[in-house]
Amino acid sequence: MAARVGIREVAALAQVAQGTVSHFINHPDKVSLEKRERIQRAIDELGFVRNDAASQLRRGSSATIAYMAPDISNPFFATIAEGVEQRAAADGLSVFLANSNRSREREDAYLEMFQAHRVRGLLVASHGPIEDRLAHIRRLGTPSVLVGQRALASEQPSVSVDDELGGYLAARHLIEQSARRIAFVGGPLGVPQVADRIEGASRAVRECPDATLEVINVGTRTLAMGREVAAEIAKRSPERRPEAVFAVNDLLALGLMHGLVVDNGLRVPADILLVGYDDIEFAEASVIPLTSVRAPHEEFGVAAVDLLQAAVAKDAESAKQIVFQPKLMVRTSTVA
Amino acid sequence: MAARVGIREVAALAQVAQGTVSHFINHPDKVSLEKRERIQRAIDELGFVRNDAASQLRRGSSATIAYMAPDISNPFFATIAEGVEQRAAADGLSVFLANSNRSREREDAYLEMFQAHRVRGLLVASHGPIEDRLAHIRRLGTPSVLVGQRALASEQPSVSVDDELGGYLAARHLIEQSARRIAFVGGPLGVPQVADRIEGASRAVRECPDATLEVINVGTRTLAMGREVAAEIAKRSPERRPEAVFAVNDLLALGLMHGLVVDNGLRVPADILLVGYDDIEFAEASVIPLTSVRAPHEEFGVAAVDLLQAAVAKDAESAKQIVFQPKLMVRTSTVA
DNA sequence: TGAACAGCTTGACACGTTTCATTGCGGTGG
DNA sequence: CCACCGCAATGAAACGTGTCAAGCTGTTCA
Repeated sequence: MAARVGIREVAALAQVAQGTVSHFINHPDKVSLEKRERIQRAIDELGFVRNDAASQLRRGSSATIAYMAPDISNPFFATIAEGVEQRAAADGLSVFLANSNRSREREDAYLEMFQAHRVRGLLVASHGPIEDRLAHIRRLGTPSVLVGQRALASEQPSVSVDDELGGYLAARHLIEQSARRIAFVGGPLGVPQVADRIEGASRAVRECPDATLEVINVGTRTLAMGREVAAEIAKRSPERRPEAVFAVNDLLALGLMHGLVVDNGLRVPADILLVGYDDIEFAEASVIPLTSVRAPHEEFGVAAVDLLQAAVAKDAESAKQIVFQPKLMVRTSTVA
Repeated sequence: MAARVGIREVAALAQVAQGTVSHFINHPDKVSLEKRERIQRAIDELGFVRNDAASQLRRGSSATIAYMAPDISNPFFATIAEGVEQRAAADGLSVFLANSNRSREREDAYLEMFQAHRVRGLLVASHGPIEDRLAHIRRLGTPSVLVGQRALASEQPSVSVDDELGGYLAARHLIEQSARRIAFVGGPLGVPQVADRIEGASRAVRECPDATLEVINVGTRTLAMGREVAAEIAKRSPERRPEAVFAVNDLLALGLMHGLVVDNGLRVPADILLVGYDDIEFAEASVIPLTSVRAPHEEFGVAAVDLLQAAVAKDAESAKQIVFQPKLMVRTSTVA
């Protein structure tokens, strides 16, 4: 309401210099008790709230970092966001959360905006290649941590999971459960995470002479898409139908499960084994608990923030790439 | 990297006045083609990114709104966030997403921060009473829209669902399915949304003389809590066990389902009927599809942004309170 | 031919804060 | 009694941009 109230209005009302008010806000211990009280009273009375823009302009940097995810409604990314936020809060940082909605355009817009905001640094989860853009931004002065895929450039910090190993574990497990016709559902193949998981699954399949891996390429990785693919699979004759399905993430896997069991009357795991990836909370909570490759989401966020802090501090010195080891959580969906 | 580059460095390199560069950025049509090219080249060469702080300081307001949710990893809020973001993007606004993690402390910190940022307005989803704080902030010049609960004050815009009706629909449906001992699982009772749903359920129960409503009060509304409550319910002797459970949200409901069916070998709906609330995507996608009270999440975000825009424009004139009508989505979990 | 005019361009100032050199003041030690 | 010191407080400069009144150039109209 009322004409915008700034530090000088407060100073006038409290009968002190504006410099003193600024001190009160930023270094309260440097101000005498008497003036502290006067200033506090003036602030309350005027409803003063410091103008971040001016503050930031003057001091040159902001106590904010950004976390951009491709799809915040995927619990996998939401969980990471929570970890990021908690760690950042502990370090006195605020988090600018952004949802690129898998759109490259939106990604670019947000990246631009974060730079303009002069954030301390960026945490970026993305499908698709983004490293060169991050490199460019880093050269301009904003460090970043790539989340979810391992950086190729050694100067680029990243936090990721060994997706090749994850794919291997999943496929080997299916083979051990005596599945031979295995299908991988996921895509697009250009996404590094997807390619790595297929790579790992292929390795497991190669180890078993009579096992085969069919790749069913899909554009999106959602519940709805899982149902679609399930319908297609269910239509096949039993001998052409895969004995086991490895989905590139849990959303797809849960969609597949629903499609197979509810829409098409097949049984999991009796008719088809099913493995997911990410181990989101809903995987375990499913009525048919879903076997899934677990990445430690919670630690992801923490590690990413720490890495970013290091990058900010050491100024592009030893950029580290943390690679977590995935773990297979075996549950009902693959235990016949 | 390099010394921070501002509008004047660009101007120097392009051999124009800084005012012209500013024009180029904000009103490109006012600048001659020749200089436009020179300036663009200089910007590219220097890697100039405009300083948002300075810009915002000068123009006085920012093209940013904020959306704060209590729990971003609940798909209900994540979906709303997506709607908000898309609508905001269409209006040329950026969204500051924040996750208060159900902590009042964090809520306050974020609200303070948003004010300091001079955001256009706030979209606030919260459990617990927050209206007086919003009123205070509104008086200081930042409008807001309450999301998910209906505002009491007529000056406070809000977007919500008729929770009393939702509760009524859920309970009446259970009664129609010939359940008599009904349990409501949710809490805390101080949360308006929770209280309203109980209120509605009570009304339905009162309409049927031999129906009873037991309230099982829980502090959190998560999958894990649902499993806990399920264990407790399963332990009871069959005649003391509720015939139907109405959970205050889908997370709880899905946790209950898992707990009852997987952990304790009961059957849904054969042994116990189960209704949830919010109709998140996972409700329908469950292997036993969950009956749920549907609130139109997608429209929520859109409506909230529109309302906020109106509040910004008309300056506290006719604040509207939109109340959506809930719809019961009947699925397997209540059809014996 | 001169004046009015339109379209670009210019440079200075203002935005609200932080910072820094400086001043004022009371106390302490020589 | 003087010199010195530390602590508070002060006021002005600076951060990088947007805006605005004024200047400049070339064009149109009377």
